[in-house]
Amino acid sequence: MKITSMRDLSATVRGRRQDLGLSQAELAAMAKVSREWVSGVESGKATVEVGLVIRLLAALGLVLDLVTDDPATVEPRVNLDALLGALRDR
Amino acid sequence: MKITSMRDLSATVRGRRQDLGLSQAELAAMAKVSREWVSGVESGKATVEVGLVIRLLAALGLVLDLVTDDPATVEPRVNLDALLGALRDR
DNA sequence: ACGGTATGTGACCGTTCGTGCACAATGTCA
DNA sequence: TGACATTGTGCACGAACGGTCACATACCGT
Repeated sequence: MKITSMRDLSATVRGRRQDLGLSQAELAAMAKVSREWVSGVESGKATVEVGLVIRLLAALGLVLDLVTDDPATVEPRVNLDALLGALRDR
Repeated sequence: MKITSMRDLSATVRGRRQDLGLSQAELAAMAKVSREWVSGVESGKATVEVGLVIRLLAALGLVLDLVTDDPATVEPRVNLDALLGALRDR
C-alpha cells in the first residue's frame, strides 16, 4: 500500500489490525501506547509522533519501504515551482 | 530502503536530499518546515510529527510503501509473547 | 432486547513539540 | 588561508503532544 497521506496510513493500520483480529486495546498494549492514541491514528491524526507509529507498525508486522517516486530520475532534480512558491513570502 | 527505525529514515532522507543537491534550508522551504526541524530528522529525532515527515518525503520525491512483514500469513496471527508481556503488568 | 465489549470523544495535566533567533562548529572552494 | 555557505545546538515561547479518566455511542453474539 502506497502511503501519500494520513488517510492511507490510517486505513492500512485499521485494516491490518482487523485482519489480525486485534482490538485497539490489545494493539495498544503491544505497541506500548494508549488505546485512545491508536484510535487517533486510525482516524487520521497527522500530528502523532513518527517513532510511535513505527512501533505500531512493527507490532502489526508491517514494514515501511521508502522508494523514489520517479525511477527515471538520476540527475539532481528540483521542483522549482514548489521551491519558489515556498520562498516567495520570506 | 526498509525503514524499521529512525536511523533508517534519517539516513534515507539525508542521502536523498544530497542526491538532489539540496541544502537543508531549501528542502525545509519546500516542505514548509524549519531548517532546524530538518536537521533534527536527519539526526534521528523520533518525536517528529508523522504528517510533517510525509510532507518532507513528498518534497524529496519519496513514497512510503507499507508491506506485510510475513507474506505467507493469511490467517489471523498474533504475537502472543509480545501481547502477554505487555499485558503482564496491568 | 439485552449484556458486554469495542470504539470515539472531551477535559485535564505534565511534558515536549515546532518555530524563530543567535551563535558555534563544520564544510567547501578558490 | 580566508570568505562563504551549510549544519548543529541552545534558548524562549506558544501550541499541541500523549496518557489517563470519564462518559457516550456503536457493535456483537445470544
